[in-house]
Amino acid sequence: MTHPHEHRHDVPATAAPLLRGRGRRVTRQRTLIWNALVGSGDEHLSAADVVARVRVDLPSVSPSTVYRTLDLLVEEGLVSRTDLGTGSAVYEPVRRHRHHHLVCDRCGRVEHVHDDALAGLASHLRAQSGFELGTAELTLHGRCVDCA
Amino acid sequence: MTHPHEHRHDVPATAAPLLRGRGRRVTRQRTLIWNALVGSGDEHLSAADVVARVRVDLPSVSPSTVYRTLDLLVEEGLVSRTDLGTGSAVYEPVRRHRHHHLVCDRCGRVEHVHDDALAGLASHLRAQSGFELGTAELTLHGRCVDCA
DNA sequence: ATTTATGCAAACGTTTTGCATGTGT
DNA sequence: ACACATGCAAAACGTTTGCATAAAT
Repeated sequence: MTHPHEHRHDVPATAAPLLRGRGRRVTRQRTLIWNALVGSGDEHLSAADVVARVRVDLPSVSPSTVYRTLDLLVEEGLVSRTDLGTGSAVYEPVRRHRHHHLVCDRCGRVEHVHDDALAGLASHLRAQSGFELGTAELTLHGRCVDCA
Repeated sequence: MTHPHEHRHDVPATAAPLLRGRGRRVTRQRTLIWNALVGSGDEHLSAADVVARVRVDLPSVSPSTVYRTLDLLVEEGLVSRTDLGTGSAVYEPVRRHRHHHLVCDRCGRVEHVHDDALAGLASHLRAQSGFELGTAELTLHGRCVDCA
């Protein structure tokens, strides 16, 4: 599923324009945190991962800054926070194409699946109980091809 | 969805026979913890909730005992642990009919949906990427009828 | 008698917070 | 200059663990 050569045209190039002009300030920390997320390819970074990556360029960065910035980016809709059941939340830049996560409970591999896969389920729920499935990313557990 | 008068025939009456005979011991604590879960109707109890309920009868019970017992019951397949995104895991006795959770992000209401609702999704995933959807309970976020 | 379970207290990992200082605008 | 962001340290949170004691088999 992961294809390192593909263009990341799916992701905003920079968060600056989106942060600026809402009373938000563009700091070195925030830029580095955003870059860490965007530069992660398809990996899912925990807050600790982000701290580690940012510290390469800015060793003094504090975890609380990272947590606060991640919260901020999530609130602004630029980043998604997902609980993959690993004990710590993981973050990734929001993509144009909404997707969900398939976690292999045996090897830990995480695949993406397009949101369209849920269309049937969503209408089933709507029809059955009136429940309107939200936009939050889903985590589905099971076995990947290799482990099944 | 919740119907207080319905028989809870869906749930094992007692855990004792299932625990005994595996080197497991039936203690007052374990019985009370099991009763708390079964007596909760359709509510989802956190570990702290269970502690509170057990303490009515046995004030000296310790959280670690509750955590250990819940782990045990989960391992034995008698109880399910679910992360509803509330910060703490919730537990409920395993029912004959597997189900999943619909969490309303506005009012917090939790509905159940039968596992059959996922059949379509499961085969879609199997066909598309070979991913075999597991048996773990799912948590779907969205809006309930009243809040949609 | 033996082995497992309990309670307590302390430790854990992740995340949040208060507050004085620093920095973008 | 001002408001907002940062770093630090401490605390909060749910959960787990070590160990001596207690209880079930």
